[in-house]
Amino acid sequence: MNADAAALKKTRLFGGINEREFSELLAYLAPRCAEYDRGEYLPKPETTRAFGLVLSGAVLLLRDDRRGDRNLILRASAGDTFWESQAICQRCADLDAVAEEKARVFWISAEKAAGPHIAECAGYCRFTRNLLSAVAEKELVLCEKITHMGRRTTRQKLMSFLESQSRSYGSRVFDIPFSRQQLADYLSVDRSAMSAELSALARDGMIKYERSHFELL
Amino acid sequence: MNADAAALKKTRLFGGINEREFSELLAYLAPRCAEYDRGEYLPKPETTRAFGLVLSGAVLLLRDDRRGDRNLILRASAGDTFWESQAICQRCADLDAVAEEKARVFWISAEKAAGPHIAECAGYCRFTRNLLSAVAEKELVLCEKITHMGRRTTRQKLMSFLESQSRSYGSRVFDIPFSRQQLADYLSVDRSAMSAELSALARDGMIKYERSHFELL
DNA sequence: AAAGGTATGTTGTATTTACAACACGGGAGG
DNA sequence: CCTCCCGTGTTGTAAATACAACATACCTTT
Repeated sequence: MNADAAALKKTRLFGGINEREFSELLAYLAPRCAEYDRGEYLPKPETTRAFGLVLSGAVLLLRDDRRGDRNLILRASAGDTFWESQAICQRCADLDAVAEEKARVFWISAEKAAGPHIAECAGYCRFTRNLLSAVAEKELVLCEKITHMGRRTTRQKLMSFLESQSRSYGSRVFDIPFSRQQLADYLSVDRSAMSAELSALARDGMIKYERSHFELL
Repeated sequence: MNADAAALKKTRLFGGINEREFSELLAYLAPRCAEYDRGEYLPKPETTRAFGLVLSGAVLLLRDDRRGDRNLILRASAGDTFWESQAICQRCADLDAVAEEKARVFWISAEKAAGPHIAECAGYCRFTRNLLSAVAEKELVLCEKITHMGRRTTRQKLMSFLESQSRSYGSRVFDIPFSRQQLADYLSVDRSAMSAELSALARDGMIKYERSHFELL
């Protein structure tokens, strides 16, 4: 638990909170910890409205449809929360969470974290702001995905994504955090068609790439 | 201002807050009010990080690309907030806001609403939770849009949207809140192609519709 | 009632995509 | 070293879409 607590303290959710407040918050929230193997679907909290906080590893939020097409919504890496909006609104968004690699997850009750009684804890004020900031940040991430998905052609979707990556890295050379299949799922296009379009973009002198390493020309 | 205050009190953001707390909050937040005509683009707050709260009318959040294609993200109706995530994160999502009809908007400083000093107001605790809940709710709305957009064909996108509308109305008969062009922009497809697909759905006995009135068969 | 504007439906064609099947190469493990 | 597996690139074809142009219905205004 000591290693967990240390990891917990470094997350954005618990940022700017001192030792005493941290202990008090932790005692109140009493999160339970669980570990999941690569590829494992995380159990959806039924009765208790809980959200996840990734301590280590990574969790993919996605939605599979009946035909086998997968829509990759976002990746929650160490320090990120997930399922928090469903938990806070008590309304199901029906997103699946899958461990991308071996992942350690803290489950935090939304009733506690976003309920009125949290106010009885020291440091709750900063904690609540952190939570708000995390949810807001996630909304921006979703908006970005929507921007890419909203483009009409695969080429436009790819360029929108690549330019966005380039911007966030502050360089025209960068690595993307997705495999080809993941990127295709993220942009909601066919993988092989996307691969072909990547080739076409390189042939047209728009980009250079090898594996996950890209350069905008 | 009296009418505005009354409208303000009815919004979700100020729900569950009593008269005295309301006055104190309002005095602290000191929102400024503005009115916009149908079709008017709302000015983006540059220096002051502010978000909008719609008092009356409706505001469309969208993104136009160079080619003239419009991506309709969501509609903020009376009582809804918008641009709050950008304001909270102090990071621009570059979404445009357009008055769908004559709209009255309160501009609230995010530094005040989500900053530490809000804690000096009575009722801030409930207010903060309301704000958190509003942002979380919006994330779910975006997830829903992503679900529809993520489907591969126009037919699937339409059915995903219509089934979602049917669920939220609790009936297989319902009205949709979009014009054809708006719906096409929302689903990121071509309007005329979408119209054709609606006809095909009706021909195939999947749906009946007239104007905005739909029935799932 | 007439007229003009807007929203919606229709159709044909060029473009783009999905889909399927396969080729290729690198890495892991025996 | 060999083999298997997985990720990636390629290609051809059928299907779906965007696009443009036009037809029709509806609403508003005069």
